[in-house]
Amino acid sequence: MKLSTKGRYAVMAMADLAGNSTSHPVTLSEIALRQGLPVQYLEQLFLKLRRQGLIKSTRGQAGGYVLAQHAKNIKISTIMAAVDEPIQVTRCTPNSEYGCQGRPEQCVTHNLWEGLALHILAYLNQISLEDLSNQPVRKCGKLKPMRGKSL
Amino acid sequence: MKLSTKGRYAVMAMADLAGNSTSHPVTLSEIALRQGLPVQYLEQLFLKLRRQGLIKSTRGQAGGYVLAQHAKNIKISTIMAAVDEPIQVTRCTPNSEYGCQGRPEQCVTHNLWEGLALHILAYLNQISLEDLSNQPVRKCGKLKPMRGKSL
DNA sequence: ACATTTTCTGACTAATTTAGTCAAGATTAA
DNA sequence: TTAATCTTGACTAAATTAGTCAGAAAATGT
Repeated sequence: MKLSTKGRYAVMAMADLAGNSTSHPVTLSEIALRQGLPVQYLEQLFLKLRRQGLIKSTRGQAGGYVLAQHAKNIKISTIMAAVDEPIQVTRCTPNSEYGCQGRPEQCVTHNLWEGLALHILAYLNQISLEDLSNQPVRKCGKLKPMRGKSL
Repeated sequence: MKLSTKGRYAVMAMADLAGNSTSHPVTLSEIALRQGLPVQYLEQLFLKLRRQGLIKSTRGQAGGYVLAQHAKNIKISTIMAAVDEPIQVTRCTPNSEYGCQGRPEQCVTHNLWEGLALHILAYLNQISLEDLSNQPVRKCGKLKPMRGKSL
C-alpha cells in the first residue's frame, strides 16, 4: 500500500502555492527550489492540475501559477484525483482474470477493500489546502497526532 | 495509492483458511482453486505467514495449513505486515534525496501523510479474520456500506 | 524587433517493483 | 517406496514509476 510521488509532490506543490501565491504568480522553479522537487516533473503535474481547473497559469516574464479557487475549497482528494492518483484497493472488475468474477463466495474480502477505499477517500476529502497551512509548524520526525480534525 | 496483490491475496487466502481448516489442514492447491489464485505465488506468501507465526504447516500426505491462532485474534493489519505490504505514504527519511531532510518548513504535508497512514492502520487493525467470515454473503459489485464496524 | 522568461507538450528512458514461474529439495503418511 | 505436500531460492517478463529531454508557444521588458 504505497502512495506514489505523483500524489505526494502534487499536494506539496499545491500547499506551497497556497502559501506563496497570494500577491503574484509563483513560478515552478521557485516551488521546485523551496520544496526540493524536480522542476520538469512538476511541469507534468501542473499541466494536469490546470486542466482540472485547480490552478491558473500566466505565461511569460513575471508569469507563473495561482490557485484557481480559494484554498479552503480545494480538498486533498481533488488534487490526488487530478494527477491520476486513484485510490485503488481492489481489482474486482468483471473481466479480471483473478478476482471474484460473479462468484460471490469468493468475495469475502471485497467489502473489506471497498470499505478501506471509502475510508481513505473520506479522510482526504475532509482536509483542505487551507487546513495544511493553518497547522502549527513541527519538526519532521517528531510527530504527535493532533486532536479533532486529525491531520 | 494502490494495494498490491501480495496483500490482497494473503488476506483472501487467510480468510479461506479461517473458513475451511476447522477440522483438518487445508492444502494450498485447494485454496488456490477456491480463490482462483496461482498456487506457486501462494507458496511464497504462506512461507512468510508461517514465519510470522500466523499459520502452522503439516507436511506430507493429508498435510496442509491451519491457523496458528483463533481467527478472532488475527487482524488484517497483521497479515498485511507479515507479507511485507507496508503502509507507506511518506518517504520522509533522513537520507532521502527529496523530502524534508531536517527542513521543517518544507514539511507541511508530512502530518497529512502520517495521519493518513495511522488512519489506514487503525482501520485494518480493527478488523479480524472472524469479522470477514461473519459478514453476510453479498454479490460482488452491489456494495452497500455496513453500519457499525463498517467493513 | 529581439531577447528573455516562463509555461506547454509529447516523446523517451532507466530503474524499480510486481507478479509471478521454475526447479529442486525435505518431510511425512500410506 | 511412492506419492503428496510443504520449503526455498533463483530467475524473469511485464508494468509502473519517476523522472529527463527537447523544443514550441506566449508574454514581457528593452
